[in-house]
Amino acid sequence: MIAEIKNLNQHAGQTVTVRGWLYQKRSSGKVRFAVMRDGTGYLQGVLAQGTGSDAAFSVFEQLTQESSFTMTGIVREEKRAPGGYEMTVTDLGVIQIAGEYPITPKEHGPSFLMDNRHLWLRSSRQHAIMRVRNEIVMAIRQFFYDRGFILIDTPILTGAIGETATTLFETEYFDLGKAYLAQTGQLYVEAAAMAHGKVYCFGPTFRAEKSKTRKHLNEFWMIEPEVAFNDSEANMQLQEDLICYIVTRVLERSRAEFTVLERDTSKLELVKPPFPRLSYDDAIARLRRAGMTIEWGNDFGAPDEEKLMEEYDRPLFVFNWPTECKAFYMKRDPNRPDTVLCDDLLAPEGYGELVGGSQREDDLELLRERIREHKLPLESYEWYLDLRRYGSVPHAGFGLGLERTVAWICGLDHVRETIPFARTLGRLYP
RNA sequence: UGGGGAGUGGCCUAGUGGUAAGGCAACCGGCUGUUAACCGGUCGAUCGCAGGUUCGAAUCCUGCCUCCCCAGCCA
Repeated sequence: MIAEIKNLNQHAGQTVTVRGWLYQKRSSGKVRFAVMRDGTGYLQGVLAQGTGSDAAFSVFEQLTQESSFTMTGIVREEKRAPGGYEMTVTDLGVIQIAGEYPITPKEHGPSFLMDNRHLWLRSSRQHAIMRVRNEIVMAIRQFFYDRGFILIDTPILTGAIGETATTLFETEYFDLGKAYLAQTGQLYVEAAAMAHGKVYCFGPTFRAEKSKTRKHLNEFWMIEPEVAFNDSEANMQLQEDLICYIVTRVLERSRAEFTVLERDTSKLELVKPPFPRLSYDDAIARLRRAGMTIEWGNDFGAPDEEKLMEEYDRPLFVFNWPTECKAFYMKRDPNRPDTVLCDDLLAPEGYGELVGGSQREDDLELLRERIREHKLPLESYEWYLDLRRYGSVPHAGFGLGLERTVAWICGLDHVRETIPFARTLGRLYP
């Protein structure tokens, strides 16, 4: 019978076959140990004189690190084994003998590991990160599904649209001139919200910025909900609910991975509602009192962000930012026209901005004015303006960066490990 | 793009003017309970590239390349 390692507790005392890759082998005189990984777990097979066939001994000698093989034997409970079970091996079968494997159990530098990313994914730590990422993605989809949101897939190839024109990847699009890889699905999801009420998109986004920091990728995945009739207040509530749902769910389901990652989960246990909220005005006052030199009207620098978060052990909302440093589609606060109804959600432990959200400008004339102020081509936005011509309603939404969320939850020091194949400045391989 | 740091066998590190050292991996041998096993042995480097200083350069100087960290941009 074929079995997966994670299910071996159901096969104690039985003879089964597992299939996988050689993680490590050792021998002590006549007793041989082969540790297999099959993607679901690790299993040590014990090969001893009298229990294993001669053929099995000969296969054992051939096996190299990461060789693929099958292992047949009796599953045995074993207190000394990390997974609680061990196998008394009767037979081994070669699938392929691996050449000398570049990644050894010792330390390696980041560029070597990224060059070997296709193999690095097999390492226990990377394996754990991808499992947490999967769990986070599933939590997000479940959260929105349960709340009646409709998934809307927005285009990746777009015309001249988005926030600014300088950060887009370009390509030729038949006879229609330039196309750009989407840096957000937001404008499209606004259209869909007028059809379905509550929608979200979840896809890759592309930014051609030459940023080289632990928080930036040139290709990353973003979750962008958009809700008709929501104001900025309801928008923040939705963000808080989503983050709490994700954290609760990974704490329930990713314990084993957090152990591998040595993540201090007590930090995550603190992530409970309500999240603290600070207006931009108050945040500036607080930063200046703390000795920072920031002026009203400026965006926060990384040091400002860190300073501000020193006092918080859970995510912090900073809301209602100056109009001048935010995007054209954000709605102005009627009581404070120099600010817009928006928020940034900052993660604790120095992970920076997880979410950027806002209530959208729903007035046709004001929106048109702002497009002009930002020197954007009006004709490209006609369809977007139509949303304000035909039954415009207040609405709000936000963008959650998946990789930053994974980095924070896993406690990683760089987002490049949160995505299977990171696209960063100077990295297109593998 | 700016500031800082680093390039030494397949990998990780030591060596800062006198002719390259250790660990891991690989290979050979030993051990009937190993688990980053251990013990003995073997293999393997024109020290990022190009020039210069010097009797002599991995080491000092100049230029270039690459990578890492920090900043800006943002999610």
